[in-house]
Amino acid sequence: MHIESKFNPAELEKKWYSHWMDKGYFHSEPDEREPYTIVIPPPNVTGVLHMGHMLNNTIQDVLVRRARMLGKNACWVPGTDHASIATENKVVQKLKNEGIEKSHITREMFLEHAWQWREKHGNIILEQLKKLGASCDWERTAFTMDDKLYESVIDVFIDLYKKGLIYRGIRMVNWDPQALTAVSDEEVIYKELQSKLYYLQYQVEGEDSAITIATTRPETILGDTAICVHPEDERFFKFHGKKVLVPLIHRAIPVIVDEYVDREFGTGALKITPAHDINDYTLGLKHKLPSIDIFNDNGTLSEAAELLIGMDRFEARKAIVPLLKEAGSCVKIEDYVNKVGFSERTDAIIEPKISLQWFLKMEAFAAKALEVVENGSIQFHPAKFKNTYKHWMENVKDWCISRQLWWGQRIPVYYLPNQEMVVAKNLDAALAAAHLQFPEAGFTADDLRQDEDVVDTWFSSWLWPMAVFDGIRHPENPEIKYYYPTNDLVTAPDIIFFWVARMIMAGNEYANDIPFKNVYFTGIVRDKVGRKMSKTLGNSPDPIDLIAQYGADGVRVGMLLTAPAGNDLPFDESLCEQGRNFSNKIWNALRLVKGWETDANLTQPETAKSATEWFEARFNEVHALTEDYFEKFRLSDALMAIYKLVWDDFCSWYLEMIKPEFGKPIDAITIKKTNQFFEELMQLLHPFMPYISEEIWHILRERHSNNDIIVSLKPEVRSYDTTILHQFEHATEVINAIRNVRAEKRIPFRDSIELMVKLNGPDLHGAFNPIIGKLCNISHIEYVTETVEGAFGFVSKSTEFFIPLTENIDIEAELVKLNDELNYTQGFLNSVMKKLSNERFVAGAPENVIAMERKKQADAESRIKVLEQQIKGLSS
RNA sequence: GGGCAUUUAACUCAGUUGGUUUAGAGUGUCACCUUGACAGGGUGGAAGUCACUGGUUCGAGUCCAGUAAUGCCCA
Repeated sequence: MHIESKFNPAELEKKWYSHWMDKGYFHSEPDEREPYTIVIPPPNVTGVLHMGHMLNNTIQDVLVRRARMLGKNACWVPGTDHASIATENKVVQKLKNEGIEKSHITREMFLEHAWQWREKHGNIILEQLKKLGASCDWERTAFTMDDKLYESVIDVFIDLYKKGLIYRGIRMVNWDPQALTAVSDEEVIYKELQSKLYYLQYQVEGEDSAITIATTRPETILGDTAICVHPEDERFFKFHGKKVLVPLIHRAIPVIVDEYVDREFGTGALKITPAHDINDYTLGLKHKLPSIDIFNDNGTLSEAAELLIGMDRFEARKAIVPLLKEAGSCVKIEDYVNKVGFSERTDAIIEPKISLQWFLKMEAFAAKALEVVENGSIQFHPAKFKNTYKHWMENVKDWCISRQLWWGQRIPVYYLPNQEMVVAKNLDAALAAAHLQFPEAGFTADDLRQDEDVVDTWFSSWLWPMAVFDGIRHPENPEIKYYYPTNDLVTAPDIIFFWVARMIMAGNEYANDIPFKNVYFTGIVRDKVGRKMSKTLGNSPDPIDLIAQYGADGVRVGMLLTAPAGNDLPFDESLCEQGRNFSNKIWNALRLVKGWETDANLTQPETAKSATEWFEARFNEVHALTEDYFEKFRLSDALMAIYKLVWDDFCSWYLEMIKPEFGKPIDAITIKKTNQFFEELMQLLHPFMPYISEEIWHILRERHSNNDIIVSLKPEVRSYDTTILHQFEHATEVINAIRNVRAEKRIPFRDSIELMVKLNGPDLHGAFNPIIGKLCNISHIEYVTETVEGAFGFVSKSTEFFIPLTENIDIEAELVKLNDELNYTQGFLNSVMKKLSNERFVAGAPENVIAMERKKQADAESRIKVLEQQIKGLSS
C-alpha cells in the first residue's frame, strides 16, 4: 500500500464525517445503557463560528466521544437560540435596506421576515460545527422558537404567574433607546468616557443666594425634583428646609438631606432626578419625591421636559449649555472621566428609565440554586467559580423578563377594557378566563388586547436542558426521564449568571432536580496582545480557514493543548501548527509500521521482546494517568500525556527498539503486538483527534462493517509491571550518556563501539543491555571488575561505564566533567545531611521521609566514591 | 470604592492534604545531525532568587500575614 509522506486531512475529514453520519453513530435513542448527555450552549442564530465556539465545542466533542467509547449511550443535543434583540436588529436593518420601516408593517409581517431571515442564516453555525467534527445528534437539533420550546416557555410563564412569582412593576430599567427595549443589568457594559462635569447654580426661592451642584448630564436638570446634601455638611446647614429653583424652568424643588451624598464629590450638593438615575430613583422612593420622565422612548426629550422638546438627548446636552450660561447658571465646566453604560447588543448608551415591566422574583429560586452548588451536587470546574456564583446568588435582584420586541415568545397576558388582566395560553383561553372572572361584563375577543412584549431570550434558554427533551410539557415522557439530568455542561464563565444559574433554578422548579452534574468553564480566547477575540476587532482568525490549513484534528489539538479549564487562552496559530505536526508524526509512524514485511518464520529478537514488555507497561501507566485527568476534567493534561506517549514513548523509543535492519522483515509476534499498541493508542487519541485515528484504525487492519473506532470500546485500564519501567528508566540514562559521548567525540552512529561496565552495586539496567546495544550500535557489552585505562567513561548511578577508543583522551576535559558532577553530588549530599543531622528533623519527620533521606544519602555517597576514584585514576 | 482570582524558564502552563534527588512539561531558542517513517524530523544543551517582605515549621513553590502588579466580577 502506498501512503503519502505528508498527512493530508481534508479528504479524510469529509469521508469519515459522512460515514459516521450514514451509520447514524451520532444519533441516540433511550435504551438500557447508561446515558451520557450534553446539551450545547445554543449559539446565537445571528452568529458565525468564532474561536470561542471552537474551543467550547471541541471540549464537548471530546467528552461525548469518550463517553461513547466507554459504552455509554451518548447524546449531544445541538441547537441555536433566537437571540431576540440581536436578531430583531438584523431584521430591522435588513428591512431598512429594502426601504421598509418596522413601524410601517404589522407584527405578523415582521415575524414572517424574521423567520425567513432565520431560515437563511440560522444554521450557518451548526454547519460549521460539522467541519470541526462535532458528533452532535443532528436529528435532535433544536431552536428556542420551535413549537415545543415556545409552548414550554409560555406554560412556564403562566405557571410562575399563577404561583405569584411573576409580577408587573414600575421599575428603573436599563433602556436601550436604539433597540427600544429594556435590557437586563447583565447586558449593560460599562465603559470609561471622557466627559465634562458641569457646575450649575440653583437660586434659593425668595432669597439672593444659590446652591451649586455638579453634574455630567446638564440636560437632566429638567427632570430634577430635589437637591440633596449631607446632613452633617456645615456648608449647607442654612439651606435645610428651603426650596430652590431649577434653572431655566424655575420649578421649585426642596433641599433634602441624606447620608448617601458624598461630601467630597463636586460641590457636595447633589441634584436628584428620580426618573433618570438609578441612585436618584432609590433616593426618590425614600424621600417620596415625584419623578418627572423627560425622555421619550427613542431618547428624545418629551413634553415633560418643558424645553428642547423633541431634541435627541445628546443634542439637548449641547443645546442647554449656552442657555444655562446665558442665564448665569453655569459656573464652570471641567473635564471628567466617568463610566457610562452601553447596550451589549446595540452599543447605544443606556438610558435609565422608569417603565412598566414584567419581573420574576428571584429570592426563593436563588436559595435553592445556591444550595445544590454549595453541597456539591453540581461541581464547577475549576471550583473557583463557586465564589463568584455564591456572591451573585446572595445578592440577587429580581429578573426583568420583558423585552419591548416582537421576535420572541409573546407574553401571554391579555388586558381587558376594565383595566384588569388575564394570563392564558391563547386568546380563546384568555376569553374563557375573562368570562369566568367577570361573567357580567360580556367581553368578546375584540375586547382583549395581548401584551405587546416578548420575554427575554434567557427566559427560554433557562429551560433548554429540559425543553429539548420536551420535559416541560410532558415531565413524565421517556426521553426526559432517560436523558435528564444531563451530565456535563461546557460554557464560558461570562454567562454563569445569565444562563448557568438560571438553568439550575429552572431545574429545581420544574424537574425537582439539577440540570447537570458538572459545569466546565472554558477560558476566553484572546489574541496575542490579550484582547478578547471578536468580530468587531477583526482579531479572530476564521476557524474554517484554520481547519483548511491545519486540519480539524490539528486545530482541535491546538486549541486544547494550552486550554486548562477556566484559564484564558492566548491563541496563537503556532498551536495549530503543533497539532498539525503531531498528525504528521503519527502518520509517518504508520508509514513505517506498514512498510515492514512480515516473516512468519522469524523468531522474535530479544530486543523486541523487552521492548513490547516495556511498552505494554508504559502504555498502561499513562493510560491510568489520563483516566485520572479525565476524572478531574483536566483535558489538556490528558491530551499532553497521550501526545508524549505517542511521540516520545511509541515513536522515539519503542519503534526504534523494534525496527528491523533496513530492508529486513519483522517477526510475526512483534508486528502483531505493535499493531495492537497502535490501535489502542488511536483509541486513546480518538476523542481529541477523531479523523486521523479513524483513518489509521482502518489502515491497520481490515475491519468488518460497523467496526469503526468511534463506536469501539476503549481498552480497560490494566495493571502493569513497575519494575520494568524502572529498569527502562535506568537504561535510557545509559543510552543518553552514550549518545552524549558519541556526540562529543564526533563518533558517527555507523561506527560501532564497545562498552565495558563496572558494577559497584546492583545491575539496574542489565535487562535492557541488548536494547542499549542496538540503540547505541555497540558491538559487545562486557562486565569488568577493574577500571579500564585509556577509555572514555561516565558514571550512571554508581555504575561505571567505559568506551575504549583509539583516539587520545583529553584528560583535562574529562576531569572538568567529573569534577562538575562531583560538586553537584556533594552539594546535594550536603543538603541531605543538613536534614539528617538536625535532631528535630529526625525526631519530628515521619519514618518514610527519613528512610528516603537515608537512601538519598547512601546513593550520593556511593556515587561520590566512584567519581573520586575516577578522578584519582585520571590524575595519576 | 467592594469582592474574587492570579503572579513558577523567553511564551503558555503543571506542581495533589507541606517532605520522592538543590522545581517539571510543551513551545520557542542554541549547537550538532540529512539517501531508508517523519526537516512538519533526530540528538544534545542553555535557560527559574517559584512577584516582594515577614511569619509558622525539623522542613515552605506549597500554609499564614502584609506589600506590589495584573485580570475578572459588582457598584
